[in-house]
Amino acid sequence: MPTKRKQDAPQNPTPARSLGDLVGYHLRRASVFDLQGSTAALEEAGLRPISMSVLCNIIERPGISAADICRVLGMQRANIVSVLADLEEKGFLLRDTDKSDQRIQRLYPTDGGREIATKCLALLAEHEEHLLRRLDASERVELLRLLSLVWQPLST
Amino acid sequence: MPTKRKQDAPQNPTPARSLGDLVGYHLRRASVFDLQGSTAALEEAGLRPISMSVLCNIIERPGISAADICRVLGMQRANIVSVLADLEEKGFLLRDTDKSDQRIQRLYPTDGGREIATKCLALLAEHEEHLLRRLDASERVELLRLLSLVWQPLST
DNA sequence: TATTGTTATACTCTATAACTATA
DNA sequence: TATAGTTATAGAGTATAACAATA
Repeated sequence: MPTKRKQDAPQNPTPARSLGDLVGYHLRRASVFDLQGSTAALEEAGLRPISMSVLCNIIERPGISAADICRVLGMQRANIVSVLADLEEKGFLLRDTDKSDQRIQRLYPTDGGREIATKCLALLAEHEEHLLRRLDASERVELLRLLSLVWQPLST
Repeated sequence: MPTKRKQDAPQNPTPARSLGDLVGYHLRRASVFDLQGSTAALEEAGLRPISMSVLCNIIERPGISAADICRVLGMQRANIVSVLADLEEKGFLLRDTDKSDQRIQRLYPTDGGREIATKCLALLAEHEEHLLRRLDASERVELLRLLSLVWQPLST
């Protein structure tokens, strides 16, 4: 017995007739638009979007390892090194080698790190207000829900 | 009299409490997920997502110039050169210098170009079926609508 | 003076391979 | 052997500046 989809999504997907019919096209355009605005918004705080994401992870889960952040954010271990070095140099995080497994550096936010993160979230909220300017409150919630359904590997 | 939004979007945007509250975060994750799948899907046809987008523009508006494609897709004129060279080398497009303005090369699809584009749209439809596997038909339509509202500069 | 197509160049983001130290 | 952090490096994608030809 074949698994049933939520509603009958076409078994044989209907080929799009043009670029604009593809969700992926609009996804990319919207994401680029967002990234430009996010980058500009965070410039005032001296952070890049990726640094901000990494810092948020450290604040939300103090003691998290670099490898775990990479798994959460879907990035390569090699590419987080310079991000962490930058955040450390700016005094936004501390490293503490795990006592029982010396391969692992546990990462903790400093007070300054928490402050800058709060400021960045406010800057990003301002940017998102612009990003979502044509969507009402319920549409914003719905967009977030649909997007998370697209990429999140949760629930099977 | 201040312009009114669709519904009262907060005048003072509420800062998100974490990364996951930001639409931009989910936008980026979903877009990366899509791009990986699109790239893999098009690999079979020997095209990259950007080449496919450019070719679609030529098919949808035969005679379009490179500069116009760049304006439509939001890319730099410098960066379309190698894409067009590749498409031309593969026999998917023809260039014809405009008679009344010799700066402009009008671009036309070949039959082979139209064939490969049709094949690519089918491959992408298959990929999108996976991308949107957790969304029903009406949710897919709604996602596309909301995304286009985010990035499209249309209608003021 | 402005635009088209083009070259050269640099910078960011991402991906892979290999190393070391630990386990 | 497997994992964590790291280095080096290569590949995309994207950005700017400058040029010749044309308008």
